[in-house]
Amino acid sequence: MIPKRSKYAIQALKSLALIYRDKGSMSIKQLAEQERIPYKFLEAIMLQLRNEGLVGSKMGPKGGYFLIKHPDEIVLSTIIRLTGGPIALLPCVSLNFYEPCTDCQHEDECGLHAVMLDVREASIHILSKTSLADLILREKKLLRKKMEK
Amino acid sequence: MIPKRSKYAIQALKSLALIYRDKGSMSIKQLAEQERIPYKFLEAIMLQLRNEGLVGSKMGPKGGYFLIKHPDEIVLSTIIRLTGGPIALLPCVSLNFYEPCTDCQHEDECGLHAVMLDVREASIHILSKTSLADLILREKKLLRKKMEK
DNA sequence: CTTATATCCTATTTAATAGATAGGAGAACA
DNA sequence: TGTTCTCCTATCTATTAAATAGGATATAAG
Repeated sequence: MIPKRSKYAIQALKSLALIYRDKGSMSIKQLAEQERIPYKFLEAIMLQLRNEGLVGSKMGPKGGYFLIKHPDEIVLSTIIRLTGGPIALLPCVSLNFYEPCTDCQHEDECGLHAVMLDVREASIHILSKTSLADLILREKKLLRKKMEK
Repeated sequence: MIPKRSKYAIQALKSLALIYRDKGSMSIKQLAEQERIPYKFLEAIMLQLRNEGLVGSKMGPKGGYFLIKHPDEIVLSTIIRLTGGPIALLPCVSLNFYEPCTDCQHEDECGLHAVMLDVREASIHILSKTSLADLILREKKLLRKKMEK
């Protein structure tokens, strides 16, 4: 499971992506209310995303956060990684949270290791090809399908 | 990430699978030493796997645990599920640890939900087609490849 | 130039849970 | 009859996710 932190980050960034082409910005207050995210928690998350270079910010009234990169260029795997979410199912196959097993000696002889590598690759494949723009597009499609019924 | 509990379970069951055709059994002590798993922790795990019907046990001296089903029939997803390991990356797409999001109202309109469903399906696809027998076979292949070098 | 509205930043609290231990009861083999 | 094992319940501990607190700093607007 990825932490809520990662999920909140994705939600907030998706909101910013929606107003990207208008060069719009949103305050934490707006984002928090719209996405139902605890204000102070979101504040910490946005601050980090800013330090990581994903979003820009403007202080003072009428200030807020805005996307720096194009929504096409920000993929889910990046957001998850930056916000501390592990994608792999075991530490020994994690790119960002790697830890060797205390028990098994040779990773390259471990069948479980091999299988879990496959799982990680499959997951990352999906998450690194899905951008914020894709997410928005997908939601539009879902809504359209629902309306047809 | 799946808990160590799940990983330990897989390791122990793999050891039992290796002696399945000889109708062999192993004590917790043997298993714990061989796989470098804390004794008491493994004890709790094996007890659960027995209650779940994956392994059988015999008390007293010369007793121990043994596989009930054929190593072909026990797949990783089953072991992970029984030992409390979540496979999905979000609670709202988890089969066994499902929890609705507090924030988003309509799951069927959520793009992230849809993507995370894809990820889960990809992971489960691999984990539910990989049996203990596959794990062993894979290790043999890995070892063979390594020896060739 | 003052006020209101933002971000910025550090520190702390809380609650849950993974992981591991403890201790002894009950079964079976020699 | 003692030793070796499973069985079972209870508990401890350390880590960490999640959320909160409080104030410093910047800026737009009247």
